[in-house]
Amino acid sequence: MTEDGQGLPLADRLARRIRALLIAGELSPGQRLSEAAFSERFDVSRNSLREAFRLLTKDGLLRHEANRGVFVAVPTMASVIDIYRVRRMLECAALRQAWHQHAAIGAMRDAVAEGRERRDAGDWTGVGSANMTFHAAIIDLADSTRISEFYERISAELRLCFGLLKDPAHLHAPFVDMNGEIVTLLEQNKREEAAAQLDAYLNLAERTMLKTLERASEPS
Amino acid sequence: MTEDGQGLPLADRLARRIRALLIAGELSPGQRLSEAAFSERFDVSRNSLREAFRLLTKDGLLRHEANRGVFVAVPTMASVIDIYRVRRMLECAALRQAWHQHAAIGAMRDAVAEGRERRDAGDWTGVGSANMTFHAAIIDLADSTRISEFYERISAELRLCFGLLKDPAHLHAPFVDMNGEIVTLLEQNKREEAAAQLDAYLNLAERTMLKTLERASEPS
DNA sequence: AAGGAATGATTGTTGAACAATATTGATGTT
DNA sequence: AACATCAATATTGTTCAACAATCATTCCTT
Repeated sequence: MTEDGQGLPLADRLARRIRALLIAGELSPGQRLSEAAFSERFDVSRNSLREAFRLLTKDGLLRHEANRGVFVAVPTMASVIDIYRVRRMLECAALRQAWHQHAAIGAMRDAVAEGRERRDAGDWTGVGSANMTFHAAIIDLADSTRISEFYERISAELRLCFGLLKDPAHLHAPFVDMNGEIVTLLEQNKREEAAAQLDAYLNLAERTMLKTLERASEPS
Repeated sequence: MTEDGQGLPLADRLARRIRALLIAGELSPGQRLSEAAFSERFDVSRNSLREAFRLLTKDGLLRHEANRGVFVAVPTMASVIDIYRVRRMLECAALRQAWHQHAAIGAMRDAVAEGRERRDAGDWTGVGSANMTFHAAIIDLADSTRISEFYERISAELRLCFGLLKDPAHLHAPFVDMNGEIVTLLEQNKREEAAAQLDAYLNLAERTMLKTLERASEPS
Protein backbone atom coordinates (compact mmCIF):
# COMPACT_ATOMS: atom_id res chain seq x y z
CA MET A 1 0.00 0.00 0.00
CA THR A 2 1.89 3.05 -1.19
CA GLU A 3 -0.78 5.28 0.27
CA ASP A 4 -1.59 6.89 -2.99
CA GLY A 5 -3.05 9.92 -1.36
CA GLN A 6 -6.42 9.43 -2.93
CA GLY A 7 -8.10 12.26 -1.13
CA LEU A 8 -5.34 14.80 -1.68
CA PRO A 9 -5.59 17.51 -4.28
CA LEU A 10 -4.35 16.69 -7.72
CA ALA A 11 -1.42 19.07 -7.49
CA ASP A 12 -0.11 17.30 -4.40
CA ARG A 13 -0.39 13.89 -6.00
CA LEU A 14 1.34 15.22 -9.09
CA ALA A 15 4.12 16.72 -7.01
CA ARG A 16 4.66 13.33 -5.39
CA ARG A 17 4.91 11.56 -8.70
CA ILE A 18 7.37 14.06 -10.07
CA ARG A 19 9.37 14.02 -6.87
CA ALA A 20 9.58 10.26 -7.20
CA LEU A 21 10.94 10.65 -10.70
CA LEU A 22 13.46 13.18 -9.48
CA ILE A 23 14.88 11.14 -6.62
CA ALA A 24 14.89 8.06 -8.83
CA GLY A 25 17.19 10.00 -11.11
CA GLU A 26 14.93 9.66 -14.12
CA LEU A 27 15.20 13.35 -14.81
CA SER A 28 18.67 14.72 -15.19
CA PRO A 29 19.82 17.89 -13.41
CA GLY A 30 19.45 21.00 -15.50
CA GLN A 31 16.85 19.42 -17.74
CA ARG A 32 13.95 21.65 -18.66
CA LEU A 33 10.49 20.38 -17.85
CA SER A 34 8.12 21.59 -20.51
CA GLU A 35 4.62 22.31 -19.29
CA ALA A 36 3.06 21.01 -22.47
CA ALA A 37 5.02 17.76 -22.43
CA PHE A 38 4.37 17.02 -18.78
CA SER A 39 0.70 17.91 -18.78
CA GLU A 40 0.41 15.54 -21.73
CA ARG A 41 2.44 12.85 -19.98
CA PHE A 42 0.42 12.92 -16.78
CA ASP A 43 -2.84 13.71 -18.51
CA VAL A 44 -3.59 16.76 -16.45
CA SER A 45 -4.19 20.38 -17.30
CA ARG A 46 -1.36 22.83 -17.53
CA ASN A 47 -2.80 24.71 -14.58
CA SER A 48 -2.67 21.72 -12.26
CA LEU A 49 0.82 20.93 -13.39
CA ARG A 50 1.96 24.45 -12.69
CA GLU A 51 0.70 24.15 -9.12
CA ALA A 52 2.77 21.00 -8.70
CA PHE A 53 5.83 22.69 -10.18
CA ARG A 54 5.47 25.51 -7.73
CA LEU A 55 5.41 23.15 -4.77
CA LEU A 56 8.52 21.33 -5.96
CA THR A 57 10.25 24.63 -6.59
CA LYS A 58 9.57 25.62 -3.01
CA ASP A 59 11.18 22.34 -1.96
CA GLY A 60 14.31 23.22 -3.87
CA LEU A 61 13.99 20.30 -6.28
CA LEU A 62 13.14 22.47 -9.26
CA ARG A 63 14.34 25.87 -10.30
CA HIS A 64 12.09 28.43 -11.86
CA GLU A 65 13.31 30.98 -14.38
CA ALA A 66 10.87 33.68 -15.36
CA ASN A 67 9.41 33.19 -18.80
CA ARG A 68 11.79 30.32 -19.43
CA GLY A 69 10.22 27.48 -17.49
CA VAL A 70 11.21 25.10 -14.73
CA PHE A 71 14.40 23.07 -14.66
CA VAL A 72 15.59 20.19 -12.54
CA ALA A 73 17.80 21.73 -9.86
CA VAL A 74 21.49 21.13 -10.40
CA PRO A 75 23.39 20.40 -7.19
CA THR A 76 26.30 22.72 -6.57
CA MET A 77 29.14 22.79 -4.08
CA ALA A 78 27.26 25.48 -2.23
CA SER A 79 24.07 23.45 -1.96
CA VAL A 80 25.91 20.33 -0.79
CA ILE A 81 27.75 22.33 1.86
CA ASP A 82 24.53 23.92 3.00
CA ILE A 83 22.68 20.61 3.13
CA TYR A 84 25.34 18.99 5.29
CA ARG A 85 25.42 22.04 7.52
CA VAL A 86 21.70 21.55 8.07
CA ARG A 87 22.15 17.87 8.71
CA ARG A 88 24.90 18.42 11.27
CA MET A 89 22.81 20.99 13.06
CA LEU A 90 19.58 19.02 13.12
CA GLU A 91 20.78 15.47 13.54
CA CYS A 92 23.42 16.21 16.15
CA ALA A 93 21.01 18.35 18.12
CA ALA A 94 18.44 15.57 17.94
CA LEU A 95 20.95 13.09 19.32
CA ARG A 96 22.13 15.40 22.08
CA GLN A 97 18.66 15.94 23.45
CA ALA A 98 17.34 12.46 22.83
CA TRP A 99 15.32 10.75 25.50
CA HIS A 100 17.09 7.46 26.06
CA GLN A 101 13.92 5.38 25.79
CA HIS A 102 12.55 7.03 22.70
CA ALA A 103 10.77 4.74 20.25
CA ALA A 104 12.87 6.08 17.39
CA ILE A 105 15.92 4.35 18.85
CA GLY A 106 14.30 1.04 17.99
CA ALA A 107 13.72 2.29 14.48
CA MET A 108 17.38 3.26 14.29
CA ARG A 109 18.51 -0.19 15.35
CA ASP A 110 16.14 -1.81 12.85
CA ALA A 111 17.51 0.38 10.08
CA VAL A 112 21.04 -0.65 10.95
CA ALA A 113 20.09 -4.33 10.81
CA GLU A 114 18.33 -3.79 7.50
CA GLY A 115 21.39 -1.98 6.19
CA ARG A 116 23.69 -4.86 7.15
CA GLU A 117 21.43 -7.41 5.47
CA ARG A 118 21.25 -5.43 2.29
CA ARG A 119 24.95 -4.81 2.25
CA ASP A 120 25.73 -8.50 2.69
CA ALA A 121 23.27 -9.25 -0.10
CA GLY A 122 25.01 -6.75 -2.33
CA ASP A 123 21.83 -4.69 -2.64
CA TRP A 124 23.39 -1.22 -2.70
CA THR A 125 20.27 0.81 -3.32
CA GLY A 126 18.73 -1.11 -0.41
CA VAL A 127 21.67 0.01 1.73
CA GLY A 128 20.97 3.54 0.64
CA SER A 129 17.31 3.37 1.63
CA ALA A 130 18.16 1.84 5.00
CA ASN A 131 20.64 4.63 5.56
CA MET A 132 18.01 7.27 4.79
CA THR A 133 15.62 5.54 7.17
CA PHE A 134 18.28 5.58 9.87
CA HIS A 135 18.83 9.29 9.63
CA ALA A 136 15.13 10.05 9.44
CA ALA A 137 14.80 8.11 12.69
CA ILE A 138 17.50 10.28 14.27
CA ILE A 139 15.45 13.31 13.37
CA ASP A 140 12.36 11.72 14.86
CA LEU A 141 14.14 11.77 18.20
CA ALA A 142 13.41 15.46 18.29
CA ASP A 143 9.65 14.81 18.29
CA SER A 144 8.89 17.75 16.06
CA THR A 145 6.62 17.40 13.06
CA ARG A 146 8.01 20.61 11.58
CA ILE A 147 11.60 19.46 11.86
CA SER A 148 10.72 16.09 10.40
CA GLU A 149 8.94 17.69 7.45
CA PHE A 150 11.85 20.00 6.87
CA TYR A 151 14.27 17.13 7.01
CA GLU A 152 12.25 15.28 4.40
CA ARG A 153 12.71 18.23 2.06
CA ILE A 154 16.45 18.33 2.70
CA SER A 155 16.59 14.61 2.27
CA ALA A 156 14.95 14.76 -1.14
CA GLU A 157 17.41 17.43 -2.21
CA LEU A 158 20.26 15.24 -1.07
CA ARG A 159 18.98 12.30 -3.06
CA LEU A 160 19.07 14.53 -6.09
CA CYS A 161 22.80 14.91 -5.41
CA PHE A 162 23.20 11.15 -5.11
CA GLY A 163 21.87 10.87 -8.62
CA LEU A 164 25.16 12.33 -9.81
CA LEU A 165 27.18 9.47 -8.41
CA LYS A 166 28.11 6.61 -10.67
CA ASP A 167 28.92 4.26 -7.85
CA PRO A 168 26.46 4.58 -4.94
CA ALA A 169 28.03 1.57 -3.25
CA HIS A 170 31.08 3.39 -2.01
CA LEU A 171 29.00 6.18 -0.63
CA HIS A 172 26.75 4.29 1.76
CA ALA A 173 28.40 0.97 2.47
CA PRO A 174 31.14 2.22 4.82
CA PHE A 175 28.56 4.06 6.91
CA VAL A 176 26.47 1.09 7.94
CA ASP A 177 28.79 0.18 10.78
CA MET A 178 29.18 3.78 11.88
CA ASN A 179 25.40 3.88 12.19
CA GLY A 180 25.65 0.81 14.37
CA GLU A 181 28.14 2.51 16.67
CA ILE A 182 25.97 5.57 16.95
CA VAL A 183 22.88 3.66 17.99
CA THR A 184 24.93 1.60 20.44
CA LEU A 185 26.26 4.76 22.07
CA LEU A 186 22.76 6.13 22.22
CA GLU A 187 21.42 2.99 23.86
CA GLN A 188 24.06 3.48 26.53
CA ASN A 189 22.75 7.01 26.88
CA LYS A 190 26.12 8.42 25.78
CA ARG A 191 24.44 11.15 23.80
CA GLU A 192 27.36 13.52 23.56
CA GLU A 193 29.61 10.80 22.20
CA ALA A 194 26.92 9.72 19.76
CA ALA A 195 26.60 13.28 18.52
CA ALA A 196 30.35 13.61 18.12
CA GLN A 197 30.47 10.37 16.18
CA LEU A 198 27.66 11.53 13.93
CA ASP A 199 29.40 14.84 13.39
CA ALA A 200 32.50 13.02 12.17
CA TYR A 201 30.30 10.80 10.04
CA LEU A 202 28.65 13.75 8.37
CA ASN A 203 31.94 15.53 7.76
CA LEU A 204 33.25 12.45 6.04
CA ALA A 205 30.10 12.02 3.97
CA GLU A 206 30.24 15.66 2.98
CA ARG A 207 33.83 15.42 1.83
CA THR A 208 33.05 12.31 -0.18
CA MET A 209 30.07 13.97 -1.76
CA LEU A 210 32.01 17.12 -2.60
CA LYS A 211 34.87 15.20 -4.11
CA THR A 212 32.52 13.24 -6.31
CA LEU A 213 30.71 16.37 -7.31
CA GLU A 214 33.98 18.02 -8.21
CA ARG A 215 34.96 15.03 -10.32
CA ALA A 216 31.55 15.00 -12.00
CA SER A 217 31.57 18.67 -12.95
CA GLU A 218 35.23 19.38 -13.77
CA PRO A 219 35.66 17.24 -16.89
CA SER A 220 32.69 18.66 -18.69
CA MET B 1 11.28 50.34 -0.82
CA THR B 2 9.29 47.27 0.07
CA GLU B 3 10.96 45.30 -2.71
CA ASP B 4 7.72 44.51 -4.42
CA GLY B 5 9.12 41.52 -6.17
CA GLN B 6 8.32 42.84 -9.59
CA GLY B 7 9.88 40.05 -11.54
CA LEU B 8 8.42 37.23 -9.46
CA PRO B 9 5.46 35.19 -10.61
CA LEU B 10 2.05 36.46 -9.71
CA ALA B 11 1.38 33.59 -7.33
CA ASP B 12 4.45 34.49 -5.28
CA ARG B 13 3.54 38.13 -5.09
CA LEU B 14 0.01 37.16 -4.09
CA ALA B 15 1.30 34.81 -1.42
CA ARG B 16 3.36 37.67 0.01
CA ARG B 17 0.40 40.00 0.17
CA ILE B 18 -1.76 37.42 1.85
CA ARG B 19 1.03 36.47 4.22
CA ALA B 20 1.32 40.12 5.16
CA LEU B 21 -2.40 40.21 5.93
CA LEU B 22 -2.07 37.08 8.02
CA ILE B 23 0.82 38.23 10.20
CA ALA B 24 -0.78 41.64 10.56
CA GLY B 25 -3.73 39.83 12.09
CA GLU B 26 -6.20 41.16 9.56
CA LEU B 27 -7.57 37.69 8.97
CA SER B 28 -8.77 35.84 12.01
CA PRO B 29 -7.75 32.25 12.70
CA GLY B 30 -10.25 29.72 11.45
CA GLN B 31 -11.72 32.15 8.95
CA ARG B 32 -12.52 30.68 5.59
CA LEU B 33 -10.92 32.37 2.58
CA SER B 34 -13.33 32.15 -0.31
CA GLU B 35 -11.67 31.81 -3.66
CA ALA B 36 -14.25 33.98 -5.35
CA ALA B 37 -14.00 36.75 -2.78
CA PHE B 38 -10.21 36.86 -2.80
CA SER B 39 -9.74 36.62 -6.53
CA GLU B 40 -12.15 39.55 -6.75
CA ARG B 41 -10.34 41.44 -3.99
CA PHE B 42 -6.89 41.10 -5.54
CA ASP B 43 -8.17 41.25 -9.08
CA VAL B 44 -6.57 38.00 -10.17
CA SER B 45 -7.93 34.81 -11.57
CA ARG B 46 -9.05 31.97 -9.36
CA ASN B 47 -6.26 29.82 -10.77
CA SER B 48 -3.53 32.21 -9.73
CA LEU B 49 -5.08 32.60 -6.31
CA ARG B 50 -5.18 28.87 -5.82
CA GLU B 51 -1.45 28.67 -6.52
CA ALA B 52 -0.83 31.26 -3.82
CA PHE B 53 -3.09 29.42 -1.39
CA ARG B 54 -1.14 26.25 -1.98
CA LEU B 55 2.14 27.98 -1.19
CA LEU B 56 0.81 29.39 2.05
CA THR B 57 -0.69 26.04 2.98
CA LYS B 58 2.74 24.48 2.61
CA ASP B 59 4.06 27.16 4.96
CA GLY B 60 1.52 26.15 7.57
CA LEU B 61 -0.25 29.49 7.53
CA LEU B 62 -3.38 28.17 5.87
CA ARG B 63 -5.17 24.88 6.20
CA HIS B 64 -6.75 23.13 3.31
CA GLU B 65 -9.83 20.94 3.67
CA ALA B 66 -10.86 18.98 0.62
CA ASN B 67 -13.86 20.40 -1.16
CA ARG B 68 -14.37 22.87 1.68
CA GLY B 69 -11.73 25.45 0.97
CA VAL B 70 -8.81 27.04 2.74
CA PHE B 71 -8.91 28.44 6.26
CA VAL B 72 -6.59 30.58 8.28
CA ALA B 73 -4.62 28.16 10.47
CA VAL B 74 -5.66 28.22 14.10
CA PRO B 75 -2.76 27.96 16.52
CA THR B 76 -3.05 25.11 18.97
CA MET B 77 -1.11 24.06 22.04
CA ALA B 78 0.54 21.40 19.91
CA SER B 79 1.69 23.85 17.28
CA VAL B 80 3.07 26.31 19.85
CA ILE B 81 4.97 23.52 21.59
CA ASP B 82 6.35 22.33 18.29
CA ILE B 83 7.35 25.80 17.17
CA TYR B 84 9.29 26.47 20.37
CA ARG B 85 10.92 23.07 20.14
CA VAL B 86 12.15 24.07 16.69
CA ARG B 87 13.35 27.40 17.96
CA ARG B 88 15.26 25.90 20.87
CA MET B 89 16.91 23.42 18.55
CA LEU B 90 17.86 25.87 15.83
CA GLU B 91 18.67 29.01 17.78
CA CYS B 92 20.62 27.30 20.53
CA ALA B 93 22.58 25.25 18.02
CA ALA B 94 23.33 28.42 16.07
CA LEU B 95 24.67 30.09 19.19
CA ARG B 96 26.74 27.10 20.25
CA GLN B 97 28.58 26.91 16.95
CA ALA B 98 28.81 30.64 16.28
CA TRP B 99 32.03 32.10 15.04
CA HIS B 100 32.83 34.84 17.50
CA GLN B 101 33.47 37.43 14.82
CA HIS B 102 30.43 36.71 12.72
CA ALA B 103 28.75 39.72 11.15
CA ALA B 104 25.38 38.62 12.51
CA ILE B 105 26.57 39.48 16.03
CA GLY B 106 26.57 43.11 15.01
CA ALA B 107 23.05 42.71 13.73
CA MET B 108 22.06 41.20 17.05
CA ARG B 109 23.51 44.12 18.99
CA ASP B 110 21.77 46.59 16.70
CA ALA B 111 18.48 44.79 17.20
CA VAL B 112 18.91 45.00 20.95
CA ALA B 113 19.58 48.74 20.75
CA GLU B 114 16.58 49.19 18.50
CA GLY B 115 14.45 47.17 20.92
CA ARG B 116 15.51 49.34 23.88
CA GLU B 117 14.71 52.52 22.01
CA ARG B 118 11.29 51.30 20.98
CA ARG B 119 10.53 50.06 24.45
CA ASP B 120 11.46 53.37 26.01
CA ALA B 121 9.30 55.09 23.41
CA GLY B 122 6.40 52.82 24.29
CA ASP B 123 6.26 51.49 20.76
CA TRP B 124 5.36 47.88 21.54
CA THR B 125 4.93 46.60 18.03
CA GLY B 126 8.33 48.11 17.29
CA VAL B 127 9.74 46.12 20.22
CA GLY B 128 8.18 43.04 18.69
CA SER B 129 9.79 43.64 15.31
CA ALA B 130 13.19 44.29 16.85
CA ASN B 131 12.83 41.07 18.76
CA MET B 132 12.06 39.15 15.58
CA THR B 133 15.08 40.74 13.93
CA PHE B 134 17.25 39.72 16.85
CA HIS B 135 16.30 36.08 16.61
CA ALA B 136 16.59 36.01 12.85
CA ALA B 137 20.14 37.29 13.34
CA ILE B 138 20.84 34.42 15.73
CA ILE B 139 19.77 32.02 13.02
CA ASP B 140 22.02 33.79 10.54
CA LEU B 141 24.97 32.77 12.71
CA ALA B 142 24.53 29.30 11.25
CA ASP B 143 25.28 30.59 7.75
CA SER B 144 22.74 28.35 6.11
CA THR B 145 20.27 29.67 3.58
CA ARG B 146 18.04 26.63 4.06
CA ILE B 147 17.90 27.05 7.80
CA SER B 148 17.22 30.76 7.45
CA GLU B 149 14.40 30.13 5.01
CA PHE B 150 12.93 27.49 7.29
CA TYR B 151 13.14 29.83 10.24
CA GLU B 152 11.27 32.47 8.32
CA ARG B 153 8.43 30.04 7.81
CA ILE B 154 8.40 29.15 11.52
CA SER B 155 8.59 32.82 12.36
CA ALA B 156 5.53 33.61 10.28
CA GLU B 157 3.62 30.84 11.97
CA LEU B 158 4.61 32.24 15.33
CA ARG B 159 3.41 35.68 14.42
CA LEU B 160 0.07 34.11 13.66
CA CYS B 161 0.04 32.98 17.29
CA PHE B 162 0.90 36.47 18.50
CA GLY B 163 -2.23 37.66 16.79
CA LEU B 164 -4.21 35.94 19.52
CA LEU B 165 -2.69 38.07 22.25
CA LYS B 166 -4.55 41.09 23.45
CA ASP B 167 -1.54 42.64 25.10
CA PRO B 168 1.63 42.20 23.03
CA ALA B 169 3.54 44.51 25.34
CA HIS B 170 3.91 42.01 28.13
CA LEU B 171 5.12 39.37 25.72
CA HIS B 172 8.13 41.10 24.26
CA ALA B 173 9.14 43.88 26.62
CA PRO B 174 10.73 41.72 29.33
CA PHE B 175 12.88 39.98 26.75
CA VAL B 176 14.76 42.98 25.47
CA ASP B 177 17.27 42.90 28.29
CA MET B 178 17.64 39.14 28.07
CA ASN B 179 18.57 39.63 24.43
CA GLY B 180 21.18 42.11 25.58
CA GLU B 181 22.70 39.58 27.96
CA ILE B 182 22.80 36.94 25.28
CA VAL B 183 24.66 39.12 22.81
CA THR B 184 27.05 40.23 25.55
CA LEU B 185 27.86 36.63 26.40
CA LEU B 186 28.36 35.89 22.75
CA GLU B 187 30.71 38.83 22.31
CA GLN B 188 32.79 37.36 25.12
CA ASN B 189 32.74 34.11 23.16
CA LYS B 190 30.84 32.40 25.99
CA ARG B 191 28.76 30.44 23.55
CA GLU B 192 27.61 27.70 25.87
CA GLU B 193 26.39 30.20 28.43
CA ALA B 194 24.66 32.20 25.72
CA ALA B 195 22.89 29.09 24.51
CA ALA B 196 21.81 28.19 28.03
CA GLN B 197 20.48 31.69 28.54
CA LEU B 198 18.56 31.51 25.29
CA ASP B 199 17.16 28.13 26.22
CA ALA B 200 15.79 29.58 29.43
CA TYR B 201 14.47 32.55 27.48
CA LEU B 202 12.63 30.32 25.06
CA ASN B 203 11.18 28.15 27.79
CA LEU B 204 9.82 31.24 29.45
CA ALA B 205 8.42 32.62 26.22
CA GLU B 206 6.80 29.29 25.46
CA ARG B 207 5.13 29.13 28.86
CA THR B 208 3.85 32.67 28.48
CA MET B 209 2.51 31.89 25.04
CA LEU B 210 0.83 28.68 26.16
CA LYS B 211 -0.78 30.34 29.13
CA THR B 212 -2.18 33.08 26.96
CA LEU B 213 -3.40 30.58 24.42
CA GLU B 214 -5.13 28.61 27.15
CA ARG B 215 -6.80 31.74 28.43
CA ALA B 216 -7.85 32.68 24.91
CA SER B 217 -9.39 29.34 24.05
CA GLU B 218 -10.88 28.20 27.36
CA PRO B 219 -13.64 30.78 27.80
CA SER B 220 -15.12 30.31 24.36
C1' DA C 1 30.05 37.31 -40.84
C1' DA C 2 27.39 40.59 -37.90
C1' DG C 3 23.25 42.78 -36.80
C1' DG C 4 18.53 42.96 -36.74
C1' DA C 5 13.83 42.17 -37.92
C1' DA C 6 10.28 38.65 -38.66
C1' DT C 7 8.73 34.17 -37.09
C1' DG C 8 7.59 30.56 -34.08
C1' DA C 9 7.38 28.39 -29.63
C1' DT C 10 6.76 28.67 -24.59
C1' DT C 11 5.39 30.68 -20.55
C1' DG C 12 2.05 33.87 -17.79
C1' DT C 13 -2.51 34.74 -16.85
C1' DT C 14 -7.22 34.95 -17.60
C1' DG C 15 -12.15 33.62 -18.17
C1' DA C 16 -15.57 30.36 -18.79
C1' DA C 17 -17.23 25.86 -18.38
C1' DC C 18 -18.57 21.65 -16.07
C1' DA C 19 -18.33 17.74 -12.64
C1' DA C 20 -18.11 16.67 -7.83
C1' DT C 21 -18.88 17.81 -3.31
C1' DA C 22 -20.71 20.55 0.51
C1' DT C 23 -24.21 23.64 2.41
C1' DT C 24 -28.68 25.42 2.72
C1' DG C 25 -33.45 25.43 2.73
C1' DA C 26 -37.87 23.51 2.01
C1' DT C 27 -40.89 19.82 2.70
C1' DG C 28 -43.29 16.48 4.96
C1' DT C 29 -43.68 13.30 8.96
C1' DT C 30 -44.07 12.33 13.72
C1' DA D 1 -41.60 21.79 17.64
C1' DA D 2 -38.13 18.41 16.40
C1' DC D 3 -36.38 15.48 12.87
C1' DA D 4 -35.18 13.18 8.69
C1' DT D 5 -35.33 13.58 3.40
C1' DC D 6 -34.38 15.49 -0.57
C1' DA D 7 -34.09 19.03 -3.96
C1' DA D 8 -31.87 23.61 -4.86
C1' DT D 9 -27.84 26.29 -4.42
C1' DA D 10 -23.14 27.59 -3.77
C1' DT D 11 -18.30 26.32 -3.64
C1' DT D 12 -14.47 23.82 -4.82
C1' DG D 13 -11.72 20.83 -8.28
C1' DT D 14 -10.20 20.60 -12.77
C1' DT D 15 -10.08 21.29 -17.52
C1' DC D 16 -9.96 23.86 -21.69
C1' DA D 17 -9.26 27.57 -24.85
C1' DA D 18 -7.65 32.00 -25.56
C1' DC D 19 -4.41 35.76 -25.68
C1' DA D 20 -0.49 38.74 -24.14
C1' DA D 21 4.34 38.74 -22.98
C1' DT D 22 8.67 36.89 -23.42
C1' DC D 23 12.20 33.90 -25.20
C1' DA D 24 14.46 31.31 -29.09
C1' DT D 25 15.42 30.81 -33.92
C1' DT D 26 15.56 31.73 -38.61
C1' DC D 27 16.26 34.39 -42.27
C1' DC D 28 17.37 38.57 -44.51
C1' DT D 29 20.24 42.61 -45.22
C1' DT D 30 24.51 44.77 -45.40
